[in-house]
Amino acid sequence: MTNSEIAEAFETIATLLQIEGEKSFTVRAYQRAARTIERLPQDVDAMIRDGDDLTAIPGIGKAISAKIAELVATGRMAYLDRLEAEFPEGVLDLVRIPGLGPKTVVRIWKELDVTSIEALQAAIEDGRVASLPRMGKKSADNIRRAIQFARSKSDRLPISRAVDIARRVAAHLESTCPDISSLVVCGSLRRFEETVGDLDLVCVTADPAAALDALISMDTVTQVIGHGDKKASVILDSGAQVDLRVSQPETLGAMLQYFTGSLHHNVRLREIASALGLSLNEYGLANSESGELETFADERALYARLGLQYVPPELRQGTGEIAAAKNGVIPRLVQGSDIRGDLHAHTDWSDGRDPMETMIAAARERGLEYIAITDHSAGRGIANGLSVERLRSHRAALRRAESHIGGIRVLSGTEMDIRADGSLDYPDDVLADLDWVVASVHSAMGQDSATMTERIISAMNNPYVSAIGHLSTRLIGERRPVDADYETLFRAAADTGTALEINGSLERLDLKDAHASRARELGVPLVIDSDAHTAEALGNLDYGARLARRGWCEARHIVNTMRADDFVSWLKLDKKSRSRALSGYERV
DNA sequence: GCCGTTTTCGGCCCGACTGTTTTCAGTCG
Repeated sequence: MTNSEIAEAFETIATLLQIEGEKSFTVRAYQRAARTIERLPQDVDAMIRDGDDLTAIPGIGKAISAKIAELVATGRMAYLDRLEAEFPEGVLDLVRIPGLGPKTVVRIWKELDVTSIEALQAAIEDGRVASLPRMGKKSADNIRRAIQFARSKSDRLPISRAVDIARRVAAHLESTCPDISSLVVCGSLRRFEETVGDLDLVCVTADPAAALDALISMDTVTQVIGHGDKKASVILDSGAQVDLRVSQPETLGAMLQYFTGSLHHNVRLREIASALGLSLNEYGLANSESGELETFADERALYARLGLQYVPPELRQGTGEIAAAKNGVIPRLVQGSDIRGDLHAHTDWSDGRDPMETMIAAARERGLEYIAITDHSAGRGIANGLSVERLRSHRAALRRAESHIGGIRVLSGTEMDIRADGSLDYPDDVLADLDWVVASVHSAMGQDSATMTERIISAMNNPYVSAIGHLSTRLIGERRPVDADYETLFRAAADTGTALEINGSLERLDLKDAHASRARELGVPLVIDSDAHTAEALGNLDYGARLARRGWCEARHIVNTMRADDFVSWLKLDKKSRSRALSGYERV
């Protein structure tokens, strides 16, 4: 049983308890547990088999731990079965309609006998919904629209699309409203979540009405959900919801904190505030007795006032970062500017757009000290992969380009297929001549877990394979990760000294955050790569760094924060000793 | 249901906006 399936069971419990009118704290406890399990790097299933104590996980106590054990052992959970039996099938669908909460669902169920979306639509059309007390025509219309929207809308936005949309909206607001002095994208995008529910923007402006008007009058707006003095919410033709909140300069710090979240992070923070006799809201800290407000123009000052170390947005996941901040043990996380070399980039020799000279020059312009050009191997026929002969010419061309361009070290590399049977696309004697070998899975992604795990480990066992590229091969929102025993893969990577890539392409972000974190714990050498197919995409290194930050990675965990000389000398080590040698180099 | 450098019991975050109301309940984030 997967973590997602277990998480879904608890999410369902939380929803049903909400409809039942259970205390909000109980509901939240189940929601929190669901979220925690969903994001756990290890399989709960396996942890139980290993006899691990699940109550050691924050947010999981005796009751929920026992329910997980029952679910994993029997495939069922008596509590959930009993709960589901109390409600007609279909109410779960109703409560998922935005704007329709548990209270309203219970009313339309009990008073109108509506227990499905179809019945709800009928009740809206014949006016029964509008005739309920405290409901009216507008409420009914809103529900009708929400149903239509829920049908047309795919789930959350993949981060690649969210980044693009946020950039457009920000550009529109800033060009339309000269009074905007600062505009920050907050919410899950600022935390760098891999998918984004909606876009939360905060701006400082002398003319709030103009900023909010600018948002709702964008030509891509299809619906205005809300429009007040302080905030506005719209839905764009892309299906994305955008919320804009205006702030005064002196409250910006509290606003940014508030709208960056996550929910659980903010709840924990307010608890800490309340223990200090303070009440935290988006304007600042209010004295609980006098009501006097203390404002913060700067986020860091707010955390400091609460006795906490600053928590970088990427860590605000409600998974232990507050305890770390309290103890002052949040490390200096890696950042994009720490990366001194890119170890995965393509040129027009295979499926890249730009010539190698362009890529190398662009890397130098970005301040990189070294770059490995890793065009595809022959197995990627579709990507114009290099035969052994072309690879030889490729190497020679790289040498020429390196000396011609100057100021940057160029490593001759490859991104080589790991074939379905675990064999590699180039023979060892060819690989031995290369500086850097990335091995990746590009085919037969549907293999079962045992086959895939063995396949990747056999690549790691090759002494010339420097790194595994985009380990899971997922494409966010498009392609599922391959089935594999990731824990075993991480241990094998550490044992063999094979680096694992954090691929910074927004479509991939692979390793994902929890995997980066676990690999780091196990001492796996990690590299952050752009996987650039164009010169601009070298900027993916910054995205890779932000993903690594979500996994609590510091510069010392990332191989390509080494200086060029150090990196080359590390590469000369016997592969098996590379993991241990990681800490012996200066960084940053 | 979870949790404890205030607690093993008694807490557990707070405000904007909407719609239907003349003072507020429901939903959302």
